[in-house]
Amino acid sequence: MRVSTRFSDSIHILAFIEIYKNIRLSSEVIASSVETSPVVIRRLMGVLREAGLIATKQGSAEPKLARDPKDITLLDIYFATEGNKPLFELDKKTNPECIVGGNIQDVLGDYYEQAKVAAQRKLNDTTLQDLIETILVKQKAKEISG
Amino acid sequence: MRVSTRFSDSIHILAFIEIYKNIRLSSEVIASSVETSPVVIRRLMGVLREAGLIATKQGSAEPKLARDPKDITLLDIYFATEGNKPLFELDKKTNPECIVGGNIQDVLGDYYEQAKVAAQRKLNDTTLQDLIETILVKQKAKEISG
DNA sequence: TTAATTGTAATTAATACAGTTACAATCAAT
DNA sequence: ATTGATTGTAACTGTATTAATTACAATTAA
Repeated sequence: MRVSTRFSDSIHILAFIEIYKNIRLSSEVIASSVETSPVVIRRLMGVLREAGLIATKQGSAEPKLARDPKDITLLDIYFATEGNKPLFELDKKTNPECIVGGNIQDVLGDYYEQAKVAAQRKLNDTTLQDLIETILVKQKAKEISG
Repeated sequence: MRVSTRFSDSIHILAFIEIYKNIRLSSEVIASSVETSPVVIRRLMGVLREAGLIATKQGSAEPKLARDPKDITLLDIYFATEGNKPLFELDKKTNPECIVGGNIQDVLGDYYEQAKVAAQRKLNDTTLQDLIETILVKQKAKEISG
């Protein structure tokens, strides 16, 4: 299928809301930075609101972060948008009568879980604040060299 | 889309070939353990052959591991079947005129890479031999309790 | 020589996703 | 209070990825 950019786009939205907190933040404005449609932005923001990451008000273009950016990690955003789904897919339909088919799902599931948690720990190491500061540094670097 | 089970099925195939190396290993037999069609098995085996993990001979139902199972890790199989693709997808189309849109791809790409490598290191910790031995232990445990 | 098998291409059906359209509910400014 | 802008949400569409299927030439082994 088409690959999901929900996670990346949601991070984008949250960083945008924080960096541009002093201007008017309609879904239209945010959409122009993400380069998608305002409906897609509103849909993602609904998910972020349900996850307790932002606060919005219907009819008013004033979304706000619901928590300090130091207290939001990339893992929080990942769970909000993708849930705790497997990172590597098991084949759930294998022959239970066979030694391999009857045991591989349990065994592989354990290994996959360990790899998933390792990745999630890394995501949990980075806060929205870290990301924003890094973006601002990269921008300054661009401005002096360009 | 439908989720890919190539990685899991390929691991299954390799474990099956090793455990049942003394019987006739047609794609039909392997398919009955994976519960899929022989064509799917042959297609996956073609990929594993190209990656240097198995040796096959056209017309002959005798696939063999090309390396010692101690020298094949889950990561080797992952790279063979999925390649070194991103584990988390960037949105590659963001507004370069915006501070966020113009920098987030680079910054997020770095964080994603770190998380991906963390997961890959875990996959690289497990060999096909480990997997096979764990499957055989689980099977024995089943047999004594059932 | 022949039956079985591999290797591979082409096609199909299912599924997940962003994007789009449409519109009711709500807000903010007057 | 009225009005124009905005959010929230549902329904639908187009696209891309995948396993499964069909078909068949090439190869093997008895």
